[in-house]
Amino acid sequence: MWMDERKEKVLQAIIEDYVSTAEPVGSRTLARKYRLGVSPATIRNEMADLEVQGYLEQPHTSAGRIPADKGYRYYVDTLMEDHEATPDEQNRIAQVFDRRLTEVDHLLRETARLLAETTHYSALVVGPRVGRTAIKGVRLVPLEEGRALLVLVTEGGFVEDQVVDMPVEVTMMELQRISGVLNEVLRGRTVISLSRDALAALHHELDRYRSLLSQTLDFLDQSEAPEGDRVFVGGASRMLAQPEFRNVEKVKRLMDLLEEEQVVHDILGAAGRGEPRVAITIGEEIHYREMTDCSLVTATYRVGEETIGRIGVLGPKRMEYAKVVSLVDNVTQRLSEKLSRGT
Amino acid sequence: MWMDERKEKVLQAIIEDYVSTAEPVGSRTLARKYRLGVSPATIRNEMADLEVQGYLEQPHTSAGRIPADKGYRYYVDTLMEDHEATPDEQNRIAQVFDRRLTEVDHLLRETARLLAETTHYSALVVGPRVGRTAIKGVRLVPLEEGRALLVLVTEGGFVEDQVVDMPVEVTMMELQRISGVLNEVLRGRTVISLSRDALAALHHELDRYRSLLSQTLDFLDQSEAPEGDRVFVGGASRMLAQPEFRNVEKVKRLMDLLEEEQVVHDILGAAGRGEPRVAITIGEEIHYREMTDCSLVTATYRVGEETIGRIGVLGPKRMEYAKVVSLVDNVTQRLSEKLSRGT
DNA sequence: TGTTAGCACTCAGCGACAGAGAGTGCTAAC
DNA sequence: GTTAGCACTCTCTGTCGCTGAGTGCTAACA
Repeated sequence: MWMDERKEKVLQAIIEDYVSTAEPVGSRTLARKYRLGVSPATIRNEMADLEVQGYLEQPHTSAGRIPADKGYRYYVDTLMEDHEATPDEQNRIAQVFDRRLTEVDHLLRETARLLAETTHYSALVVGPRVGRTAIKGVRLVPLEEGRALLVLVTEGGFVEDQVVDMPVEVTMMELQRISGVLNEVLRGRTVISLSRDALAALHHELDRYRSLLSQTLDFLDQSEAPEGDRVFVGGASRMLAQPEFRNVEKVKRLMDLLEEEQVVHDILGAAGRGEPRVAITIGEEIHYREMTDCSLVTATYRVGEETIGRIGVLGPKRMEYAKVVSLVDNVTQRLSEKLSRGT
Repeated sequence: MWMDERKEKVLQAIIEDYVSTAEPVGSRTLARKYRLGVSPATIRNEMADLEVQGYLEQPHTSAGRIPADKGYRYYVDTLMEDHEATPDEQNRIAQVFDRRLTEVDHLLRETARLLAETTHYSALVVGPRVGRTAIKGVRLVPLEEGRALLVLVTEGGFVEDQVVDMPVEVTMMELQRISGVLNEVLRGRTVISLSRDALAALHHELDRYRSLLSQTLDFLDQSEAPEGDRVFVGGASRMLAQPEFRNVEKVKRLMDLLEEEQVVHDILGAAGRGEPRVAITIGEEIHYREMTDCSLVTATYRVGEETIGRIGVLGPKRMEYAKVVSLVDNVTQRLSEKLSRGT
């Protein structure tokens, strides 16, 4: 739906004022603080129109207006201006990504912390599916009777591993052979890209070690088990600083949700599917009742060509969208880069 | 300090009532709810005495009494009765520890979650120092030019690893030799138990690979870097359910602290040093101003003989001590057992 | 026809105030 | 040493009225 220029200006002013004050904004304040060039009375008329059209709402008759979901939506889609990360923020980000980290988990935890710190909201990160990252090499390290460590080196030089069982009688030679076969089949590809033929070949070749193979593939795939995805939440307590969560019961319900990995996973997964870069999900668009006062800014990070994980910032609907979008975008780029280039 | 029997009964009743209601308790209520066999007036006299002696305090003149830190201390040291975990709780615990887990981190995260769930308070866990666990075996797995994966199998069959740099020109043979030497020196011992001689021998033998060796020892030791210790917090949001934290700003300050690993580490480290089994730290005894309304029940878990990590439950001072103590004790035993016996 | 000044009206928020209720300490009697 | 009785204290709750910010409507103006 279209909107004439003055209405846009009014809407923009209301949103920006409300974002910074968290108080309903009235026509008089608006006229005083923003140079709209018209009188409060005129603004009142515009506001009444905007309310009828669903862009604004009024907490009660004698209060000012606050933006409705539709208003925020129009703002982020049309009115919001681009925003560059400040040198300070850029430094802070560089600091994290220039460090030498070989554990993906550690990197992601730091990413969550970084996003929370720079945005002052909460940050959510879902770890990558191993099955979606290209594999550089596989090693099978014998540990002790009946167990081995399956070590995976992924694209960026990151290491993932898991203990697997194997028949006790497997010899070193056999282990070498198995690991050779796995290497041959997997090197340079992602598990999900494996053709049926390749898998069949693998099964044929390694039929004797069926249990070991299936554990390996489970580890690589993990697609059936979303709980297998590692979830990192940074700065959950930031929510407590927001005036919309002055109510303890309300904020408790939210924090409880954020402690459930499954939920965080869902939220990030549902938000902004297939969006180009950064996606914004506002209020009721997040399908959790506890989050109707929140918005979510999400993005997808990749390794090479493959989509592998998601990161997001959760804040009040009354969020500094432009700033958050720029930070999320920035961090996503850096993270993808680091995961591709390595260490 | 000693206390006559009736005073003890009064103190006990007040604490137990306050624990369950979070309201100051008056003489009349006390006489009605607990069979103390004396009139409110008598109880009032006892309460006045207890207040003078510092066991109780009065929020304001016309309110009942609440326990002071000293009162809680007397209670947990003298009055508290033992408590057994219920079958339900026992089941819940068994469920976690009977699962097959090969990653220490995963196990500890689950432990934190479990403690939080069963106690309904927040749980803190500090991961073990690798340097304090006995080592069953070491492997060095070549990854790619200049990097190797150092794999450690600890006492209980748990696996820890870290990427280390090495000179590019190291051959497979040499790697085997290094790993052989490491194995010989380390197997069956803890790093901190290594004698100067053993270390010197190691340095002598592996002088050519000095950087690799020092990285290895750093990884094993980590004693300089407490941030290296992994910290897990479970159910931080449980605090929000406590009436003493109805105030958002207050609870925010607490939650902010709990997000800092260093702080959690400090708290657990300071509490109950050298106590036999479960230690209780009350109010001001925790040296953080934000936690003066909290108590902490901590214990140390071990692998074999070695003390290696700590776990604790953080709740309001008004905590169900007996229940928490039994749960912490129970979980500590199970955890130690699992870490010693393995997987 | 769009804009603005003026005005009556609405309603949350705040402070003052009074009454209820829970609890205390003191005194005197048992 | 214990208890009943009583005056007193102080928080909590609800009511009331005022204030101020904000609105919508109307009528005048450009």
